Amino acid sequence: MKNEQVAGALRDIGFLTEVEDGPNAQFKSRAYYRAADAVEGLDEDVSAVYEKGGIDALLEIPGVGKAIAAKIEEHVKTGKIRYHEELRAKLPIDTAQLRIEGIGPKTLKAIYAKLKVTNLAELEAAAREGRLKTVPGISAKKEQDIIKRIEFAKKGGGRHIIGEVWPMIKQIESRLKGLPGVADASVAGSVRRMKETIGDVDFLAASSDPEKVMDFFTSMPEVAEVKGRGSAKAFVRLRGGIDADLLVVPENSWGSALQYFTGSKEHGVELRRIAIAKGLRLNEWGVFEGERQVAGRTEQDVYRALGLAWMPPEIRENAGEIELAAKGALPELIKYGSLKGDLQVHSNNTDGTATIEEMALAAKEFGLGYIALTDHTKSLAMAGGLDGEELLEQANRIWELNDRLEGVQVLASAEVNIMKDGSLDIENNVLDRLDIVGAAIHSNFNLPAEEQTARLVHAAENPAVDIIFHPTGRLINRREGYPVDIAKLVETAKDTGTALEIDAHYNRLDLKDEYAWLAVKSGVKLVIDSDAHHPLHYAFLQFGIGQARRGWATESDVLNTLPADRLLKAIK
DNA sequence: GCCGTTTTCGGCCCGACTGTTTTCAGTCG
Repeated sequence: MKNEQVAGALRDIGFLTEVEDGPNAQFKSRAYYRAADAVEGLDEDVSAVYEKGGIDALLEIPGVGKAIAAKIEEHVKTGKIRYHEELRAKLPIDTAQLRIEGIGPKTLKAIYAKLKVTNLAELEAAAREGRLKTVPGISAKKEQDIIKRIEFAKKGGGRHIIGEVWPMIKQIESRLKGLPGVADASVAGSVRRMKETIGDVDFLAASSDPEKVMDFFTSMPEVAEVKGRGSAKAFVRLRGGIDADLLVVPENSWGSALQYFTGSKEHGVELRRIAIAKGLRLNEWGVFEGERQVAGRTEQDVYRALGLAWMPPEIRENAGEIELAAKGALPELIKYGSLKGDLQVHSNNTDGTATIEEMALAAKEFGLGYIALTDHTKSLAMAGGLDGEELLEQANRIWELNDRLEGVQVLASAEVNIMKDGSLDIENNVLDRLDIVGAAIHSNFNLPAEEQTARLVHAAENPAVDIIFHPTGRLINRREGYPVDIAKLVETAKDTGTALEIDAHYNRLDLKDEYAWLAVKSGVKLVIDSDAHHPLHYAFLQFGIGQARRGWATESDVLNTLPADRLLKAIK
């Protein structure tokens, strides 16, 4: 897809025009940012859009007018935009690298004008040598602050994986809820939207005594540093290096504040536009007609005042949800807790930590009616993978176990290895005797996309394979995942009736949200599995459901919302 | 630079917090 490159160039232009003089510079800049977002969010490749419909088709993209359409055309044809090059000649800074918190375009321009700083290394050197404070508007204190921020950014101050910070966040949330004088409290932001990674954590509380709540918040044991505090907001850095904000509002602003603090930014911007069109004003304190608050107590009230149905946080990305909410045509997303079984579970026969029976009983305890026992197969020697004979022996033991188990059933299954050529490391005559079969790639990650895709397609075409597990192989923040033409895989899954997995382990979340969306849109069935290697791992399922919701999946899109008997009929 | 339930011109999301050039610009979410 060329979309990311085009969007990147447009966003860079947005950044570089933000510092231009003239009364309209900021609006021009904003127009480029908007167009960049729109191009990035396209379902289709922007170059394909152009090839098919020319400039007119580009003009159909919201936020793209004549001038930007011409620049997109230029990028599609030549790979660059002259206007972009001109701006870069004037201010040749590495904008991607110099996105340091607290330093915006204006400051960067001033720094460049005085010190000719163009990248992060030069910025750090200038700060450490004390030259930065010679730039107008930068004090010695700010210079020290910038050094700290660069250090933070360098030691992976990036985004945190949701599952890793979840327990601490939920604990803080629950403490805030229980605080005397607090009517309600909630985590908001990207955590509430169930994004796979979290930049910072936003907490919200409703109270008539904000000072007391902020005192509590800033003195929690998890707080490493208090970064700021006003009359309604406090900013802290938690131990482990994650930033957290707290906003305290009165009860009659709870809904509007929750909406505002949940985001996404783009969703909020669109809502405020709608408010203006209706002669209203929307902010964190409520919906206002003149000075009069007309909504704000609940999120439902806020959306209703704008003529919209309430939207689940997971889909608040301004990606079409607002238009559907205006028509009352939102899909009913799959609910948390609606899974009846888990189709990827490991035992200590390979790399799990508990017996099959222990995993089954833990599943029952968790509220599941069945699990598929999917131990690894022989070519994954590292995990002590099973061969065909061992798999069948295990299957027999599972079926015997089922006679003793009450209220939970174990399906004999396997996580079969997909070999380099797309074949499997277990014969079909063995796999055909199992209840259900998942297949996955665990080797040869660096094949070219075409070969990798062909490999997955071949596996999906195998009649014995019911599910492709963790289809892209990524590990969030650690490994990209192998290159795969996901559209092609989705198409094959559709044609062959193969299900695609959302592996709910928070390190994987694979399929990720946008790929899940593509699968749902194409009518491909999903399954959501914990990939449990321990009885406590069933708790991961909520993160998988979160991704599925972000992909607009309904209950009928996800096979393991069915009871076992119906599931086994529904697979291929 | 974009765009139209007020509009083809004149608007463009909104408020909190920080630091400081002490009245507001810059930045953030």
